[in-house]
Amino acid sequence: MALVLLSEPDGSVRRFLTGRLEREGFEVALAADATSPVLDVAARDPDVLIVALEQGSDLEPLLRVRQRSDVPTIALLAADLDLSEQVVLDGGADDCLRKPLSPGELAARVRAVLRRTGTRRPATRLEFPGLEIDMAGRLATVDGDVVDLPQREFDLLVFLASSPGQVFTRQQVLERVWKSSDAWQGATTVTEHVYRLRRRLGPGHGPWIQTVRSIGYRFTPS
Amino acid sequence: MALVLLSEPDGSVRRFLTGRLEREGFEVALAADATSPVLDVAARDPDVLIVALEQGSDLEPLLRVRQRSDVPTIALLAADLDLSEQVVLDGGADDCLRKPLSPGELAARVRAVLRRTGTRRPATRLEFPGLEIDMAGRLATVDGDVVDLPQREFDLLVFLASSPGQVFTRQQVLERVWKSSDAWQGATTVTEHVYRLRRRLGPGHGPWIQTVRSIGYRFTPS
DNA sequence: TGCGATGCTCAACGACGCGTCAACGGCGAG
DNA sequence: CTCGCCGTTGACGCGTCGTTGAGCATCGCA
Repeated sequence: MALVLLSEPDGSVRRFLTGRLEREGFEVALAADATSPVLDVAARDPDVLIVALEQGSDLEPLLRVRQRSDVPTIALLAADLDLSEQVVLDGGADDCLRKPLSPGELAARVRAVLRRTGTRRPATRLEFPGLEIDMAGRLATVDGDVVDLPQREFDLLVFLASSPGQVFTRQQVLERVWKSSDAWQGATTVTEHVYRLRRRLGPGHGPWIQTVRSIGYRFTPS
Repeated sequence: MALVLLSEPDGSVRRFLTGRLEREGFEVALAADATSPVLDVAARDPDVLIVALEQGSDLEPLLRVRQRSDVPTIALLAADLDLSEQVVLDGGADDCLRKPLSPGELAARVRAVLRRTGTRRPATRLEFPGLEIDMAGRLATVDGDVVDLPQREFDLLVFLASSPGQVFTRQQVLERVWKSSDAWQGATTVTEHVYRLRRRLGPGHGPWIQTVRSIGYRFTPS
């Protein structure tokens, strides 16, 4: 179940929201320091952060969290807070509610945020005309035929196919697929793997992986 | 530039929102049938859908959209709509606002949703009537036909198209595209590349690159 | 109208990058 | 223990791109 980190200084509101969220099936953790939840985010790694913005506070806690992680964040705006919803949202919040709160709506907004970020994280399947990639099963199917790829080639395909149309240099590929920050690996390694990957995918309906000369490679759906 | 599909039956509200959203930098498309935007979603493939729920309507349009695509959706709730925010959100909406609307907040919520879902459309994109330049994909499309350009020609095009109407001398082009501080390169090299670039772009709707005699070159949108 | 300068077009050459093949080492399976 | 697959690297050939120079067309000016 999803973990919600709640940063709310007012004790009664905190208990009120905690009870409701737990009854809706969330696991709730409380931020130790309500004014600066950034440390708690790092420590507990929640799925969503709810942070209350009090009268007089600024966007600083929000910005701090945004800088150091990309935990989806819902802001609770005090009734007399002089920041507008627009400002808070543009400050990095994924959603915000003005107090007084409807706890049911808050829970629904948590679910809505989780639906987006949660279904994105296990982007477990990529589909293109003539090519499907099952990241959970680590296998690809070309025109219905299953081809199982070695790890490196599969990772390479997933990386390229995750951003269709994007051109990546060999260095970028090395950093993100090989995870070798300093290119101890030769860049020609990438060339070779692309070669093998292309051969294994076969000359099916399109050279999905195109080379951009003196730059790198690009995946295109068709 | 993100594409927003707006489904709002009331004409005045529609104009009001369209104007504001366009002023905020969004491209706005209007749903042909305000009660059932599902067909428009399939046809136009927007980055975000804004759908108005009127008094008496149910969640049906929302559910239909959710079933057939995963376009992020923001619902606008009529003031007298008897559905709660909670119900609408749990019905699949990513966000919702109760009328009367704050157009600035709506725009901010669109940005917030796009921030989460829309890493797919790179901002590195130049668009002109009949000519689009995808800097991330390193390819240009002329009247819908993709032309992939060699390294130098693409860089040259991007450089010129980044400052439409500006005239650049060949020296300036050499310094900024070729990165050769002291022009070891001959200036005629630029001439040649402009020639090839023009030829590759074809005689499409306009000589985008014009020569300014005894000065240099200039890019104009049309 | 003629002359000079500037830019366009074409051809050719050199260099670089990529595809391809081959070989080697490591690791796990049989 | 041995065999085979996978990951990695080096070498080589070919295609493409970048660059330059020369000839021709065009423009501006007298």
